[in-house]
Amino acid sequence: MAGLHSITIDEELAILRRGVAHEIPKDSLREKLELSRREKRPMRIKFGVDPSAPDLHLGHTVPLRKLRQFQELGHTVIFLIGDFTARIGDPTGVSVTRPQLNEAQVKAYAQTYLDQVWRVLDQAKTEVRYNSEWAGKMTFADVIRLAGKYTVAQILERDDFAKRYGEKKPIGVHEFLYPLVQGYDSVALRDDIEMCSTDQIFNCHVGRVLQQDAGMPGQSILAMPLIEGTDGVAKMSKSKGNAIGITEKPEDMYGKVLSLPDVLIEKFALLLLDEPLPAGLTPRDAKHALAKALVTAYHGAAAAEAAATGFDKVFVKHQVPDDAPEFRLAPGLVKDGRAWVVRLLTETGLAPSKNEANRLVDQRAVEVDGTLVTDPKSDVPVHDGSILKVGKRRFARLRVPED
RNA sequence: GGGUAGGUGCCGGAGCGGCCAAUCGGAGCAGACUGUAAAUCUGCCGGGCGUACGCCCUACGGAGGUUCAAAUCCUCCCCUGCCCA
Repeated sequence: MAGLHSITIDEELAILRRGVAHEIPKDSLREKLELSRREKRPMRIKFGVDPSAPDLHLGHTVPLRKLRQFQELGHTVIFLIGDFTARIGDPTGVSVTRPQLNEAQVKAYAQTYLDQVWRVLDQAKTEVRYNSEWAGKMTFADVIRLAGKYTVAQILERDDFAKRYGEKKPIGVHEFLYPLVQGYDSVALRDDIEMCSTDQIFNCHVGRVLQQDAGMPGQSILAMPLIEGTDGVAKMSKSKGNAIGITEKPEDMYGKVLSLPDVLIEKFALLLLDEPLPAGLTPRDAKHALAKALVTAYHGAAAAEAAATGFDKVFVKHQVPDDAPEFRLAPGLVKDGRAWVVRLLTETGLAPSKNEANRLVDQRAVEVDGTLVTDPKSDVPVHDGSILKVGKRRFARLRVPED
């Protein structure tokens, strides 16, 4: 793509501002770009993460994709891993104090995080830093001095602190320090721009203020919107179970995208795709196009095509997918070509317990080779290659060993 | 240290001697419907027993105790919030 300065500032701005929720201060991005050209150096864009969410999902990719665009325009991304701050515990958006992590855990998380980040970012144009580099060296006197830069009232402006304070929920003093430590990262890194999600703006503000206090220009803040999860309501997060992970299997990713409410199609396309979806598509077609584009981005076009076909087969035509997982049955389970359904279900793992297996059969959810099983007590005919089906989308291809 | 409110199933949260494997909501699973794994409606939702509207085992912070019978009462212990010091 375009190298540094090969396009006009307005063109560059148009690309970089697409999908951005907040640019703080207003129009500061233009100033930064002008500065960059004047000084003939790439901008430094800081992005900090808490290394405690090992499975990246589409929500994480929103700011990452924006960073990628900066890289393609020739700028430098500083990917900051908050290994030090992770051991304090970031209170953002949670109503209870997060557990503090030990060093080994943090390190492992950080590595898992990075392994996935390179699916979006260009590793060659990324500077990976850890804030323990400087935060770990601060003396107690340094910390006190840093704490003196802010007042309790200023800190309490942050919504979640104000809320917890109002509700008389506990707030650790160390948590008050978190925004300051994170803000100090910006001083240490001397970045021009900080990228974040809208829920992190407060921390970025602190960074900007601290930079200015240290005689720097003060970073520009770009906040990306948060996206909703598959329930269409809550923000996407693994713990809410509504996330679409970027390492998920193509067919799962495809199906989950299709389960999104229609109203989110446009937003997802804006924040997760480079190009807008073609105009005039029906919601159904638009969502399929979105699903295909996203699966393509993480698994390639062939996998996306297969996922689309598989989805149609299983959910529209109610057929058996080509890749139904196989299960080798224990010898002796099948007698005279028959086996007890309940046993089959628990053996294959399609039901976690026999009670559950019984319930599934009672609920008319179990089929063997296309025949509904209605009695939990029955022995059903099975042969090598038989298909056991539970519900709409759980299958097992049975392998019956020769006697 | 003192006072006070609590610790219940995946989560939230009822129950406060038998009718409690435990109301209800959420999550999850299943059925119907649908372009969809969405929405909606309905059902299920600790485990085991191969033939059961039946039996058994675990379960309401932990350990004992009272009672024919305890998540529910008593004793001690552990943990948490809030208030006071």
